[in-house]
Amino acid sequence: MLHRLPGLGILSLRIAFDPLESAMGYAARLAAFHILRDYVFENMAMPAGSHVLGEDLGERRLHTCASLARECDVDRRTLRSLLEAKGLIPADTAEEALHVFDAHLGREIAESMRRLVPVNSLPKRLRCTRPLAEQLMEERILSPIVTELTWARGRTKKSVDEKEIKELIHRLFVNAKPVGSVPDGMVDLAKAAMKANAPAGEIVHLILAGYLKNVVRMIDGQGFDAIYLDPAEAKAIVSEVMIGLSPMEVFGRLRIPVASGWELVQMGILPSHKILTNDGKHVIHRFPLDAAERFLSEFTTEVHIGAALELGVDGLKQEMKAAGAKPMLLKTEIGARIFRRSELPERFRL
DNA sequence: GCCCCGAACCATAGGTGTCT
DNA sequence: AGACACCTATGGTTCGGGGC
Repeated sequence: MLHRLPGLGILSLRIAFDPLESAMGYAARLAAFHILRDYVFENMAMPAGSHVLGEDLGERRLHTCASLARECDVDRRTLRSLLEAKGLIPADTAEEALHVFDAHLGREIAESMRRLVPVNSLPKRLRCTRPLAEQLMEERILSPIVTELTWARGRTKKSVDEKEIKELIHRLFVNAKPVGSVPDGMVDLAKAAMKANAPAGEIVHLILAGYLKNVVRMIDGQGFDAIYLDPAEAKAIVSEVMIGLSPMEVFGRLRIPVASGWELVQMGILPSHKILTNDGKHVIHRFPLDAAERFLSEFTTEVHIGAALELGVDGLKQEMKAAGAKPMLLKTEIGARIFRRSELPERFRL
């Protein structure tokens, strides 16, 4: 259990092994050193260039939370909650120094932490309205670096990597013709959304997917502010392409969190109709009008049962536990407890 | 004139920045 | 590493513009 003793220095290793060393033959000693050295390099967070038992460690292989925070100059508490969320260190451990993890993986996370844009500064960064920024997140056109499913502390989990934002603006601009002045009849995103009677996020989906041809961007404009489009075309294409329900509408009817909804979609339990672009780079998820009803005929959630029985979450949990009702999917897995109706006692099939 | 949705505003809990 | 102040995320509410 050497790795559980972070204070154990090379000196104490010498004291421990010198008597052993002199009692062994040369070959045996060499073999023992190799084993021990490998063990140290593999299990202890030694900095690059560490000299252990006659050999230098080239690049650092392992980090602890504290050493990584120091190396990358990021806040150790925030880094720790991110590492927990990403599963590199166990959550809720008092002794973080005892846990080591792959230095390369850790560094990637710490570097992304330096690029984070919190969601409430998204509107400014993207030059768009707050509702649109929210929709971009909900529709997963932009994604939080860690979803709420991991129950990580902190709000960094909801932040977006600057890399993704740059990519989004790039993809947006690729689909818009650069102009010096707004052509007659073209309007900004909010206006177009209003006229099309659709959320602005859906219009953005259509632009990114290349369905809208009459889209321009002001050459001196930035972000979504620069985008103008033909509202008539937008309205026509919305009603043609955006058939069925949006992810948000379905998740809302199922009364589950957004992240849980996407998890169900990815697992194929909540089937979506995928609208793919020619290059396959952009995907729009839509759902049949009866998607929620169909799902609820086979499955149900705690919220639905609780509401029908007029029980609070705590009370319901106790009753269900007593009745031996087991969820098919756990809260820790997808962020909501999902039950299969057929596996529930009759009185809970609500 | 009514209704809907986008946008702005506000309050608050708790995570994060920063200092020592 | 601990403490304090600040700032962010979030949900609710209200207001205004446009479509039906």
